[in-house]
Amino acid sequence: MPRKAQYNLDAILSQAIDVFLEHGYHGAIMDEIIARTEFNRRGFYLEFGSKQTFLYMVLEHYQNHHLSKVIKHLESNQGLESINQFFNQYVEHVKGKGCLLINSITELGFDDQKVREIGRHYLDRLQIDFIGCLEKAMSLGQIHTNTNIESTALQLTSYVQGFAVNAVLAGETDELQLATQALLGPLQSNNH
Amino acid sequence: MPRKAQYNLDAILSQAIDVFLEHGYHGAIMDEIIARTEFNRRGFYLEFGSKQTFLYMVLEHYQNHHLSKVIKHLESNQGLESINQFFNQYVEHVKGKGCLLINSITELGFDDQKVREIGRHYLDRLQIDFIGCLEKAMSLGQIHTNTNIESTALQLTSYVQGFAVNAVLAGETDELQLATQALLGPLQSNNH
DNA sequence: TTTTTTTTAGAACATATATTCTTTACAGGT
DNA sequence: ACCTGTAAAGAATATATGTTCTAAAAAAAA
Repeated sequence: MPRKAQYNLDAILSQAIDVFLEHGYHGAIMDEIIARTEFNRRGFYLEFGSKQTFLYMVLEHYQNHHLSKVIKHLESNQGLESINQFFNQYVEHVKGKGCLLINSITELGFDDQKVREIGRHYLDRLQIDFIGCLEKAMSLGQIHTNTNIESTALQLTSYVQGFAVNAVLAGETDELQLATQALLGPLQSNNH
Repeated sequence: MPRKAQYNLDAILSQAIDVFLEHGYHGAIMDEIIARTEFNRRGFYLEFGSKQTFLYMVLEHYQNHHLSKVIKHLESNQGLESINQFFNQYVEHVKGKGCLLINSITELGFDDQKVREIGRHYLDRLQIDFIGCLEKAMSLGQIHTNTNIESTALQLTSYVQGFAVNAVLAGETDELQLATQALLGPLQSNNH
């Protein structure tokens, strides 16, 4: 009977994330992808067909296994506390690396419709999750009743992207952590 | 006497911006850069030496001749009105294209120190200009005296990056314009 | 007009890179 | 222990791409 594949698909997809984060899509060459994943060329093309479809799989995996862990805070629906936890973990997640989704949007969004779709979906999800948290926060009296929830959610979504870009530049995490507090502090109703 | 060069350097740098915006740095191939600029290969390498140093020149040009026109609103120091004008023009500037600086940071920031420097410089400038506007706005009584200027400037800087990313995805400009109003409205003191 | 010098246009080159192919090694059933 | 079929490693291939080179054209001065 045939030998069984030794590689673990999830592990490979996770390893590839770092390669794409470091060099971008076009900058990440197959030689490095192969070398830094527990993979071999033949298996790669049997499994994925091309570098492009591989990227799509990596992006899906990135959302489902990495970003989800961070976003789940927003979906636990504990109001303002959830938002705080999300940002703390997000800063940790992107520090020194950035966000693969944001990077893919800015590098490939113009040419690659699929990347555009994935990106739109991700930003929509963020926006909706923030709205959920803010509604909960309002019902808990954590934020002013006259807060415009939709536009606040939009602000928060923008922060997330701002962090993703800044994280590439800022080696230090402190700066981003301070920024988080500066951004979220004013939301709380006792600050008004 | 020798013939004079026919190409206009500024025009070429401006034309190249679009190519890099559409395909990113590695995705923009020399053939297209040559074809879409009033240029020829020999002149290109005589003038710039390499694609990489060409990018640096394009980034400088992008800042000095394109972004500056938008940022100058912030440097005219009219308080809140300047911020409004800036965002309106910025949205117009990035719509459907994104921002070359942000794109370069996310694609090349990890590998290219010079791009990192240029990016940091740009974000610092934004932050400082916002602080200037906010201080003026406070002295004019346009915003609450207990507004934390530094953290508000940080928020605005984040918005800018959020817009740059969104602009790649959003074909419509309306969405971004509405977002601007949603973001800036709450700043005004009469909304508190 | 002729000469001179440089630009243009694009062919040529060398390297890089995605993809395919070949060979060797190995797991598992008989 | 011996096949057998698949995986692993990496050589080979074809194409893409950044850079250089060549020959023709064109502008300016004599």
